[in-house]
Amino acid sequence: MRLLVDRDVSAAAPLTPAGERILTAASTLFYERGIRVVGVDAIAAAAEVTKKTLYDRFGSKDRLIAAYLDRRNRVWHAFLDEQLAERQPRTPEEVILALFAALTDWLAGSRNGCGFINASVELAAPDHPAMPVIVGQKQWIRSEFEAQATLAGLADPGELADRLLLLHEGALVSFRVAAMDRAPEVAARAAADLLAGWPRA
Amino acid sequence: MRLLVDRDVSAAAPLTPAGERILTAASTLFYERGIRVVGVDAIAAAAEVTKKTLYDRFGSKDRLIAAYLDRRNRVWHAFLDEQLAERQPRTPEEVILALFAALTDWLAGSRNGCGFINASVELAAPDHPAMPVIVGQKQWIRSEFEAQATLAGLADPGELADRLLLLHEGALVSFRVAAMDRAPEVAARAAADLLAGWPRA
DNA sequence: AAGTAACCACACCGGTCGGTATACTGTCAG
DNA sequence: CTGACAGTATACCGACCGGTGTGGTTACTT
Repeated sequence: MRLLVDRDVSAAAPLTPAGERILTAASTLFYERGIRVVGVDAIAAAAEVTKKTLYDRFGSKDRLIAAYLDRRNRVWHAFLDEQLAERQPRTPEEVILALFAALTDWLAGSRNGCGFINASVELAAPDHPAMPVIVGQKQWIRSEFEAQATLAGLADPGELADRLLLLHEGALVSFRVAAMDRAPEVAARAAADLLAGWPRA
Repeated sequence: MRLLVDRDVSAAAPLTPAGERILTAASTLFYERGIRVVGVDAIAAAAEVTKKTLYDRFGSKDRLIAAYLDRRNRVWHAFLDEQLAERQPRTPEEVILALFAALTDWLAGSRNGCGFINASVELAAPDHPAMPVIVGQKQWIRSEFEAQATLAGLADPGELADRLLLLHEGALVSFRVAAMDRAPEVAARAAADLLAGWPRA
């Protein structure tokens, strides 16, 4: 069993060595400390690069933010592929549960929750160039839930996908905001019970 | 039936007229546009007040932020009291469902989701003076869920409260980040099914 | 009458923000 | 040989940030 919904497979634009260092430094700083509090000077310094180079490569801070989220999205998808390969789910239901199980590992070692949710709050403006990446990430996992539910022959896959999304996002945000360390595990148990009790079409 | 868990009943410090205007303006601006993007000058201007007066009343922007969240918490509690009085729940289960029903009305007309979650992301620093208010708000509703579940004689009230919290927070964040307009209604349905299927102690 | 709290107007502070300009160096392909 | 490109270093820009200081005006209290 594998994931069903295509994600954007357009290859990430290749980066120059300095560009790579900038994006790596920006990714760490943005996620660890927040997008608005981290200035471009701090990023350039961390990447051992001139501000000029940063602007030559990325054009603006906003576009660097978009690149950060795009990369984070790719890394997350690669992480999911890896997790799926390890857990070898044999039914669509098991795929869904594997996605929840992956949450625990994904959040392990970080206290800052979901970089996309955080970015959505920090950027706020709906027309920000990074916003499509954020909404796209959330809608991808929802539609993956829905596709797996459909394949499994479960009733009302849309409603089920909505509820699974609530558990998924609730775990991410409770982990961070409510200091609920076990949120991913709770979500996994809740998802398992939800699937077990859900009617077939 | 009524709420069980005491919230902080210490009366809000009375404000001078100018202080009142400042806090009102700050509340709107902070929630609508974000905490970090709104400067003290903008708040003073909106309240038709001198920056000097703002600092005489609140001391610093951080303490004004804390006052904003404290007030928002009180307003939310008053809103819940109102909703409970209207819906007249007759069992602990109905109280829980009324809290979810209240979510829909609470979010109606705003696109920015939960002010506490947003603040937690924007402030980030765990030692910020406003952080206790944020975490307190989340833990209050969790313990209210748990208390009602206990009163209802349901098994493992802690686990149930955790799962209800995930749905609650998931609705708040999906409403905002994933542009899921119906998130509160979905959460209410999911909570109803969860309670209906939960074993008794 | 004196004091005090609550305001106003306004000017000012050092620091940081995102972003630009100028000028120079190394490397590599046509 | 000669561009073009990737990079360095440094200086600069206006705008805005949170926060302070000075001085003066009401209005209510003691």
